[in-house]
Amino acid sequence: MRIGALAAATSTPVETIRFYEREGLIPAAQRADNNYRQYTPAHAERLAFIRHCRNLDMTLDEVRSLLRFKDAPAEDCGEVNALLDAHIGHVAQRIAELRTLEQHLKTLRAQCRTPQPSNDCGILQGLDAAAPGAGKGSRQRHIRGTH
Amino acid sequence: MRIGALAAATSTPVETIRFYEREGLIPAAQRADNNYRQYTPAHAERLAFIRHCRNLDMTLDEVRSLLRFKDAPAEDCGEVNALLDAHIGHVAQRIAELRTLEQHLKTLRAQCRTPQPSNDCGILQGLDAAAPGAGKGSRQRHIRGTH
DNA sequence: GAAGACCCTGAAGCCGGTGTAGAGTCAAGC
DNA sequence: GCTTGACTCTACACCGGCTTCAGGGTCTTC
Repeated sequence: MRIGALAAATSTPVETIRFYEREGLIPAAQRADNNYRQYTPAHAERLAFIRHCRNLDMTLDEVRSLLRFKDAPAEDCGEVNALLDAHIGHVAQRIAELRTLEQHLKTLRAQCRTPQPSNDCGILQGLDAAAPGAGKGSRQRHIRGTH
Repeated sequence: MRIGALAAATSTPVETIRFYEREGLIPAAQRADNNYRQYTPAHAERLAFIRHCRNLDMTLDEVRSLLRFKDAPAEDCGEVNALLDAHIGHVAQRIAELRTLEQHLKTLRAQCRTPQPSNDCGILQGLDAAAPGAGKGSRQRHIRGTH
């Protein structure tokens, strides 16, 4: 199976497949005489696994860890459980942060009911003053994804 | 006031201030004889405004829009209200996505109660199969921040 | 044999910064 | 006057996780 077929089978852009190969997440495919990559069902399975992990918002490093356990079927999976617990924790924390953020935004929004000259806009004035309680959490970088 | 003092006054890394200047978010500072940037309280105010926006997880493009209204005090602020409403919508949507994600992760986590050989681990098996209902939403890119 | 779909490599671009290298400048202590 | 250390300058590479682009080669179909 060629790269386009694998892409269609796993709903993954072709470029992303090549990217995963470069990153070592999937083994380099064998090449046909014309230098086209040739994939097996094993590749499709592995790629599907990776995509499922990504759908669950895991980082590629987390995926790499899980793949190591898939590749060592005899090893104890305690670390897998721990990784998932940690990931669930990240997601929960991010939800909490976003809820706080939502509250701040709604408070700010209430400062301006109807359109008026910008100079008098309560929202712009509110942004001049410090946001109430914002930055309380010990985050160093700005909130982004779950990581 | 020099860049270090401005950085301390606004809890902003020095490199970030220079980055904002390159990006046109703050006007280029005047230079002293030694080529050091010289800032005024007006700069500090503007930078504080930007930082408050970033604390509320706005993109730099959103901040740029808001700054345009600050710079045109006579203009009607209706767009400011709309921008904030849209942003609140993004945040709410992201929260909803993350809650769904959290449920999927917890379901997956329940597949493996106690450590065992990886081969039998219900989590790794669950990741082989399609995640239940994941990818339902019409997101093209992977979930990241609120944008 | 020509058109269009597919494949290849390598490099740059996206966001919002962060970090580094290598150099200049300044204030304080000896 | 000289050294030390803190501060500043520019220009550039790097982060994740792709995405896009340029400039080709190959395959299938008419």
